[in-house]
Amino acid sequence: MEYEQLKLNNQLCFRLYTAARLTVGAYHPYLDPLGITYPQYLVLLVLWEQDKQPVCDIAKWLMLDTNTVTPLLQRMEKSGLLQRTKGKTDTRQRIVSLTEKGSALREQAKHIPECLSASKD
Amino acid sequence: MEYEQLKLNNQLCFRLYTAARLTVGAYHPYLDPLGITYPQYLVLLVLWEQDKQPVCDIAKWLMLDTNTVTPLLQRMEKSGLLQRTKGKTDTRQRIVSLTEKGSALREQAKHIPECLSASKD
DNA sequence: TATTTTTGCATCGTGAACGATATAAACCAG
DNA sequence: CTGGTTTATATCGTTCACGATGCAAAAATA
Repeated sequence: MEYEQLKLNNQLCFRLYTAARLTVGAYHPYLDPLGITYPQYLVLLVLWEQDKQPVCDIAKWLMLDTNTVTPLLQRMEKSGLLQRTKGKTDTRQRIVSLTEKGSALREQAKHIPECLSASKD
Repeated sequence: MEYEQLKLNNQLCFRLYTAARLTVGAYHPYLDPLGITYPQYLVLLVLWEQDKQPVCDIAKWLMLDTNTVTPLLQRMEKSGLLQRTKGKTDTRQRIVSLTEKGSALREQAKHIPECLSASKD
């Protein structure tokens, strides 16, 4: 009884942590064919809504730090989804813009949300 | 309107993913002094409830696979929190048991849940 | 203008997650 | 008992998440 609050399933955080992992996992069947990971999908969501943003803005949307986002963008650049160009007004910034390939994925991704909300079990 | 469902904040999964990250992050001030990470804390929760379990049982509790749990346990063994001994009835199994150090942490961790539920902002 | 501070991005190291694969022990069907 | 299958664990490679640190450009302040 003294340690009741230390039981695993009494912990909201564990449930949250597990739910998030499993939910992200549920995207796999839809993201694998597109050749992207879930965090990469999130970056695309941001850029599809508004293209040509500096790294810090993308990080703000995703609530991540640049030390997570920078390597993520580098991998996406390597796989041809986006480009990172030096900012003109502020040369410290790197402006991230979608390539043709990155833009085109939007059409294929369009139905993913409803697929997931429809998936039972 | 056509792509409304692709907006970041319309996506439950993103909110879940972010909430989980931030919530895990909220444990840092309490786990850092104990020298453990959040997943390691989860392993301890399991072992504090029931000591001496095979790897697969711990994995089941945490809803993780052994390829995640094994390295986690190896790191915890290296830092002296637990031991992994060969199973006697089934020699494939590795029975995980707490060390003195691992058991002792329970007392220090006892107040973490209420600390977190009390933390504002 | 010169100096300090802040900001934007990058790099490094560590610890997770997880798919794929490997290996040995246990189990099971013939 | 034998051969095929399942089970328990481990290893490897890749991608994240994130603390710490570095650096150069911009902004603020003296």
